[in-house]
Amino acid sequence: MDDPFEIDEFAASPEMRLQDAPAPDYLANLNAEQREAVETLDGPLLVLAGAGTGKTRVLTTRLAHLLETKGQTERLHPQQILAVTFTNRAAKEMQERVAHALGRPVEGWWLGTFHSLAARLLRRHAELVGLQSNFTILDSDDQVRLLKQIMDAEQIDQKKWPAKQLMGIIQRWKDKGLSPERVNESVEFANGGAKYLYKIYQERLAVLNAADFGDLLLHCLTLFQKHPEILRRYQETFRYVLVDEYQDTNVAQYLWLRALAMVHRNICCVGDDDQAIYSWRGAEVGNILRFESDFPGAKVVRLEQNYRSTPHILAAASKLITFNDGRLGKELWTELDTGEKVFVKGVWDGEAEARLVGEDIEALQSKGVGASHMAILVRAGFQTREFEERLITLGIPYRVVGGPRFYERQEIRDALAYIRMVAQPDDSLAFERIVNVPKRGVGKATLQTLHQYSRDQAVSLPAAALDLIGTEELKPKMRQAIGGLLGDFKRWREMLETTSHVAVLETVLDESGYTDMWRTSKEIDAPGRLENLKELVSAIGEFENLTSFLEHVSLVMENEQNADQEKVTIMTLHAAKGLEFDYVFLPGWEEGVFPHQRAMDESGVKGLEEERRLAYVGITRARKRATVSYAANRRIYNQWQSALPSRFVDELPDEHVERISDTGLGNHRGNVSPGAWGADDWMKMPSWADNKPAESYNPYGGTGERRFASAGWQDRVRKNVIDVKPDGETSYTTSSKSSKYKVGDAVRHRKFGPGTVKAVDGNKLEIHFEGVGTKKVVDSFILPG
DNA sequence: CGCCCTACTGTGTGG
DNA sequence: CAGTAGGGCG
Repeated sequence: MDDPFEIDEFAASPEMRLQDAPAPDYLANLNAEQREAVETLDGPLLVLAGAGTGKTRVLTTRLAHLLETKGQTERLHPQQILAVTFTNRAAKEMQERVAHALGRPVEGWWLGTFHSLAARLLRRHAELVGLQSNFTILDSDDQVRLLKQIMDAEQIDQKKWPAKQLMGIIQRWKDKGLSPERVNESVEFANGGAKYLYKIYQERLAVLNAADFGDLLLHCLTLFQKHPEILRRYQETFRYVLVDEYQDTNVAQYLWLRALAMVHRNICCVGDDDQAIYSWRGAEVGNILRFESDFPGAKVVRLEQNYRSTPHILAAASKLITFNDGRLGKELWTELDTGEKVFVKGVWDGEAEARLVGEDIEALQSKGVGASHMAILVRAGFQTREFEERLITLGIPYRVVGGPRFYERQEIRDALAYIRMVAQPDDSLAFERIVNVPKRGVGKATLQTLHQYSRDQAVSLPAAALDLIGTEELKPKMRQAIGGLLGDFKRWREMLETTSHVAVLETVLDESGYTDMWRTSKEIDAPGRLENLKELVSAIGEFENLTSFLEHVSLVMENEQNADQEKVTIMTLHAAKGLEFDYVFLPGWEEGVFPHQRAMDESGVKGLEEERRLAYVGITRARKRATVSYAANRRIYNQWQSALPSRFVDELPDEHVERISDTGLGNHRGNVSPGAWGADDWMKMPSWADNKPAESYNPYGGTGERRFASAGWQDRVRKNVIDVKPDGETSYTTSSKSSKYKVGDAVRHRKFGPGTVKAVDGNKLEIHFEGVGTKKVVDSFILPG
């Protein structure tokens, strides 16, 4: 493999110029020193900014200036920059803006989300943490399915302890940078069950050559810890580190960043403590508060001039957020004209609310406002439905961000499972998904036998299948069906060596009978599914290899609808972070919904304050008008429930708000359902207060020399994911245990009864059973006589 | 083994 | 009201 640290001789084009520096007025209220710091400072820099003050523009400005100034004077190469954003969309936007500012495209730098950057890094060194470079990245569905299988085997009652919820606990441990061993050391409370499952789960992932989202960072941390020389080289490589939305980094991300930034210490973080809305997935506002002690001598720049919202909107949001304690505190100001007050509207029920929003949108459209300038921001995903229905009725085009995705459709997931099996032979979850699709007569009983063997031998499901088809544990029909399928996969893998992956995918879908399955299907949407499959085939062509395509799907892929069309955006408040719209609708401001009951049940005042920050984020998305609304009645599970207006409604200052109520109702206390989770001790989340993995983990070393070899990096940066090595012979991770039985031993089999061992071949035995005859069976299904 | 019918449960935010 | 897990039957 090529040396990942190699960087080509840098050839800067002398005519490179900042064409149109991104919005310089975003830095206008800084003094010359601060401004210079933002643009070119060497050394730690923290930009504290409020909502709508142009945080991200600042990062973009800095990037553009670094590339131009340092690029020429100090031969700073794009590949020596690590820039972390919160979403892939933000990364894309930054890429485009910098390209625009410099008047040329910039490529090769490490720009993306934590997950995508960590995955890129990890692929290069996967062997060192017990994975192969073509490891699968599991989505949350697969994570839960895997845990369910483990719990089935361990005979844990999943009614009492749902796998989904346990998965949440494990993920939060990962967010805190805690591997199974570290959980054992540092989590003191009685949660032995979850700890035990975490350990088994992690062992199983290694067998399957798979990583979940949390692993991408966690394995990096392990790598840095065990291989300081590798960490050192990355520390030397990354001369500048830039981080957006720093208030929402979790412990694992913090450790990752700190480790990488520690040599050059040119780390620039941008954040706003009032917009910390991800503590539920392990984010620590403490990271931003600790910045100055982590990086002594750090320069701090404050941005307080708001360039986005009208004074009324800004004042309403600012007042609301003052109800939180323990803020860093800031005074936002604006030079914009007064504008409209924030509207607060009370309505009778959810339907009336949707109607109201629909009418407002129509009124705006008739005044010539484009639909793309309007957004409906909801607290929870399911709330989008009533608005979608209303907008469909009115014929208003809309798009739901984070809604059902192309890659979540059944036919696409099936096809992806086939690709996964080709790319990574040990992918048990993919194997399980497609082993009987189209129907091959493989049912529960067969699958159970495979599962048992794969657990006992600690091999993947397909490897187990490969072993068992050589024995008589399975019925002849099954042996043929599964054997045929495994043979097909072997052939398809070999085909990759000589054929393009696009052609291979087409072959796979054809020869497996998958396309035929839909072609002959009588379902109404079968033709549409075939269309989708065609789309998938064309999408894969844009990627270097199967692994990079699969990584793109699991980490980057967004629903790319024709963005050029004018559409109203519907999305959750969380997804709206960092965005802005002229007109923003904020429905569902009712106690129990927003603030959400469970946030308060689980985290008390802290939970409430996070909900309030979410409300703050919501209001400050608006440039020209924010419309808050609440309904007095709502139908939940076909049951009518009445609700009180959110306390946040009361906390908005009268002088900046125009209150309109349809009904004057909504003041009788409703029985807002609390949603009873986790009363059981076993399930309780640990208290993290005393748990400080950050302090005890010290992954960074000293400084070192810089050394850069020269080679064609341009070719390499695009394919940062390693090619799949099609290798039918050695591709399965198999266990080569030998049997504890020897010829002549008296043994017993579940199905065949008592018998005598006649021959031994590894863990495969030939046994003569009385009245049954001689059978080939596997060691692990045999009991001593 | 696979299909169909019934009973139950769910919906908090994301990569 | 959905969607699905699990049981029973062909």
